[in-house]
Amino acid sequence: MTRLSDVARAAGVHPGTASRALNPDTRHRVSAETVKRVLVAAESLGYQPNSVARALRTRRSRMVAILIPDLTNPLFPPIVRGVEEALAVKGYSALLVSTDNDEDKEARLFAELRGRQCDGFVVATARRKHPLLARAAADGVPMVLVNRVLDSRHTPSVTADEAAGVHAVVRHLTGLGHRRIAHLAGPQELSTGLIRRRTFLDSCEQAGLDPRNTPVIDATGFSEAAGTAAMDKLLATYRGPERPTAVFAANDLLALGALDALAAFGLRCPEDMSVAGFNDMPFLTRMTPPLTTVHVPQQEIGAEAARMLLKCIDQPGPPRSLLLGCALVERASTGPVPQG
Amino acid sequence: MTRLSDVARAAGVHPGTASRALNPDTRHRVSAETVKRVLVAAESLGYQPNSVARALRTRRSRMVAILIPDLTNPLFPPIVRGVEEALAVKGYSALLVSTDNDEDKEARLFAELRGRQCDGFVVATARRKHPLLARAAADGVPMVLVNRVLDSRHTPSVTADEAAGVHAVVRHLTGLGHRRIAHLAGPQELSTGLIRRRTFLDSCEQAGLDPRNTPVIDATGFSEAAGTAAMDKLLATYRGPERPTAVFAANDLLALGALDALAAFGLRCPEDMSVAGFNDMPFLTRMTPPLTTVHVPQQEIGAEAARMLLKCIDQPGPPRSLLLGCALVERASTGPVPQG
DNA sequence: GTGAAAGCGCTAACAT
DNA sequence: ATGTTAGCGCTTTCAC
Repeated sequence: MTRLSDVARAAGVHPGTASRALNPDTRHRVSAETVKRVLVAAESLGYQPNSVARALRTRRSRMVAILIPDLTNPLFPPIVRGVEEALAVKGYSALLVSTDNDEDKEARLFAELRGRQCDGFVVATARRKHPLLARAAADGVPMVLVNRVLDSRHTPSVTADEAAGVHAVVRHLTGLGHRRIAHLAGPQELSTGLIRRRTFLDSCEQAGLDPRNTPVIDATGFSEAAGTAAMDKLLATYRGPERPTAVFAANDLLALGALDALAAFGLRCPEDMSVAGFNDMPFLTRMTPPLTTVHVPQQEIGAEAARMLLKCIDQPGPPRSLLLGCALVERASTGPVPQG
Repeated sequence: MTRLSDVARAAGVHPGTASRALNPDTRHRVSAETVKRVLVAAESLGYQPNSVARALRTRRSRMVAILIPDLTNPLFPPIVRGVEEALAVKGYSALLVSTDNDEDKEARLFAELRGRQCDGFVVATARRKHPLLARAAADGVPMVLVNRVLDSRHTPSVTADEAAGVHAVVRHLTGLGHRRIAHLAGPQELSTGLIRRRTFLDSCEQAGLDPRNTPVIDATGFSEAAGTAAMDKLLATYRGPERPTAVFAANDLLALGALDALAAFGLRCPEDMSVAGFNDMPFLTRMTPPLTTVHVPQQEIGAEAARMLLKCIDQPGPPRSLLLGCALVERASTGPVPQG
């Protein structure tokens, strides 16, 4: 690899001068003519600065780590894409890491990434209680949470306006005449699971529904299998006229799993029961039935998180939380209350 | 951050000794007792080696870059996941980059990543002619291609055994009685597009089909929109008894788009026309109709590519190509030839 | 088995 | 405006 000293020699200047000429921020300290000579030399030698040496010297790696639970969950690719794009604009690179929600793995990887001198972290793996993250945040590690937040709201975050989304779902369902609406709740150790559940109950109450008619079933995870199990339980518990006519699942995967349980039970969606999800994961329009859900601008969340993080890195300030709007997407899995 | 010299001081040894004690490969050159003292000191100080300094000194960053066209294409997340996991096992980290098939962007990012001293590249963006990659490979940059390969087969690669997959599809369709089978071909500048097309034609010929009855329509990309357009063209071109009774789309996205065109044309799948895809992207079972396709072990491809790359980095050798088996997945989008 | 010292390639403070 | 110098934190060759 050609080094800075090679460029300097070719341009007939000292390496220090070449460095200044190459760096746009210090270029003004070098005569226009020298700058040109250095630039030409660098170009003709195909000089590519060694980021490792630069990082060692400046203590800035211009790398940001992205922590996600699992890239094969369709929720995350758009976020990563958004982060990566926003980073690239500023000359930063993205180190991607999947943690599988495994605490040990997460701790190991986090330490490793700190050792790699990552300038900051975009974190999609937060649990409400998260000693590792809380500690790192307290230590001043630049960090922005996406989607999920900590109970102690002292860490910058970018999330969807989930409350608004849940409200919209409940309004939609009550508008269709539903008075018995169940919620398949996500893991309560995640802020998303908690907020959606709480907002669901609040919204139902505001809509004048009897709390006894808005049961909540806890799913064991944000997965299709958990959705099926939760719906099975719902159908086993509430029979006959007690059976809810609509279900709000805490996310799309739960909703898809719930649809399976419904079908296995011999019930049709939406004729016998309406089902709504959350997130608007890809390809939902192609499913049977196309799922009513809340669109969350995942890519934008990722991009905003990256921008916020770079700002934190450059000039630490008080933590900010950004809430991005989300919108109900009405499809065919929700419909009017069954008659009779 | 605590440095090696801190650990050395705490253990009462010279930094050089601490370094040897910490490194498993050189540990045997240090007395067992000293090793223990250093390890204890490192542990109690929470020492995390500075990978940047190490990389500068050893000229090994232990980072690998992954180049993909677009993470939001459901094909790629499993690959990335596989790569990342296999890398993590060996203490390597993954830098992820999306190129959007934009040559300039790709060249810029590639140069940037080389500047970051990435030890190697897993490349999912190869076109058949690819000066940038050919050049880099010739320069000895460690690199493994996934899914797509170069025309000059001099670069290591891990791909699905596409020919076998295409054969299986054609056999499946002819077994169902189809004698008029069309192919919606992918971009011919990609090896996948070319191989699938060629193998399709070969297989049909081997099956004794009249070449006039196995038309090929070129799609402009591997996308749903391109699939719709290609199917529109097919339906406009071959009418009445000339209309194929089955279509093999070069990938699942094309097939999904084709289904839309079919529906818009008032034709049912599979009653009026069978449709098969390729790749077995996620959630295909939930679509209407569930798509018959060829399963490609994307995550395994990623993992094998990463392992192959690490081997190349450690001990360069002649390029190897690994072909992973893929399997037909029969679902409901293919059926017997319509009667009459 | 351990210490000393050099140097990876770069930037930034200081000197001219 | 440019040259000089030191040093980021580590590994590794060379002494002892």
